[in-house]
Amino acid sequence: MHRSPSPTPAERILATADKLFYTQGIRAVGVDTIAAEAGVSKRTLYNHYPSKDALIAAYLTARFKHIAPSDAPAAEQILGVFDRLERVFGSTGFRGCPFVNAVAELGDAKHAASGIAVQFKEQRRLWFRALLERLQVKDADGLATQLQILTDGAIATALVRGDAAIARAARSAAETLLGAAGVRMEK
Amino acid sequence: MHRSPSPTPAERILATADKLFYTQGIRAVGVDTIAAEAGVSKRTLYNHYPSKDALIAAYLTARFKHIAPSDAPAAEQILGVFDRLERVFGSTGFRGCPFVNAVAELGDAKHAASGIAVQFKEQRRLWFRALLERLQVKDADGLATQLQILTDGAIATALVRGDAAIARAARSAAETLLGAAGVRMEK
DNA sequence: TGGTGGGTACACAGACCTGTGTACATATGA
DNA sequence: TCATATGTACACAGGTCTGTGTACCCACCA
Repeated sequence: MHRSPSPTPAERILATADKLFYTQGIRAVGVDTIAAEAGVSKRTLYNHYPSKDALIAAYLTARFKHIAPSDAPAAEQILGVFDRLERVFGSTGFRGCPFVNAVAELGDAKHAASGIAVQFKEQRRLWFRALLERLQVKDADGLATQLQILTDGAIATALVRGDAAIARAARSAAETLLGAAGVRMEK
Repeated sequence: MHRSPSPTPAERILATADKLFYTQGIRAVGVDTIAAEAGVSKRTLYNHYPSKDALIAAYLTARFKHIAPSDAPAAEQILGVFDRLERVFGSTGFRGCPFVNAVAELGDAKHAASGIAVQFKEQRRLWFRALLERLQVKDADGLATQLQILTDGAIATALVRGDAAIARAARSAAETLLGAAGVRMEK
């Protein structure tokens, strides 16, 4: 079973890295800070993660959550993304998309972070596409890309403006795109 | 008159900071590097910009270009944004939106960069809105926000995927939104 | 001729960075 | 009982960071 009461050192390190990397930026946080905050010696940190880059990669990989399949109506699932986004935007500590931020901050295209970010975005796009195919829209692939653009745009805009209502505007745009593609929404 | 052949030290510093901050990230570039690359002593840099934060603010302010008004048809101007984006995405050295990147990287909401970024995004949104009002769409304000979301989403997605064609998908989504708002595009 | 403003060169303080080396403690299992 | 694994504590190397202090240089102008 999972032992939630006493996380292992590796788990505490990763959880702390996640919190600090995400809220303060990857370059802004040193490994000393992570080790101290995780209640772990720096030596232990380096025993689990051989370099800061490896820890960064682990941080992004751990954020790479797989999406639980659902039996809810496809259109509802798609629009539900934006409702969830609105809650995330309103929560304290929202700092944009960790993958986009990592790519922007690290710059280097051959850093492992870039590959992980691409995979993550593609996974979301394919999730959209599968639902759209179930709805039998004509250009499921293209529309999936457009929905993906809407979500990333909402995230970036909400980050800069600090306004959770952006998610509703994005949701409304998604409804328009779905409607134009022939999807009928049950009210 | 403008003297383009011999830029002043302040201009060279700003141009170098722009290049390095944008392509490598703000935190990734030190003032020593900027001074050296600009062919200027560090003392001179600090005489013109009292701190790195001031130089960051100047960098973003200089990126804050005002949009030249145009007499072209409004719908054409709006969609033209995405055509220009496609060229930008394809150009070497494209690294996303400098304002979004700065906010993501700096984290601190009370940094001057945050305010500048908000102003910039709002300026673009108002530019969209003015054109939409000229087209007499019903909810110009809401649609302007949606177009803004589309552009930022295209930028973020193009950054991660490195694919300039994203701009076409965003343009197509913009066309759908405009069409649904009653705007007729001349073909 | 002499002063002044703007530039250079260069050392330096003090902090922080990643990553390693070393010695010691503790628990677990053979 | 003893070996091994895993952790801690702590110093340290070597580099980079922002920002300052100091001395000099030189063009321009009164």
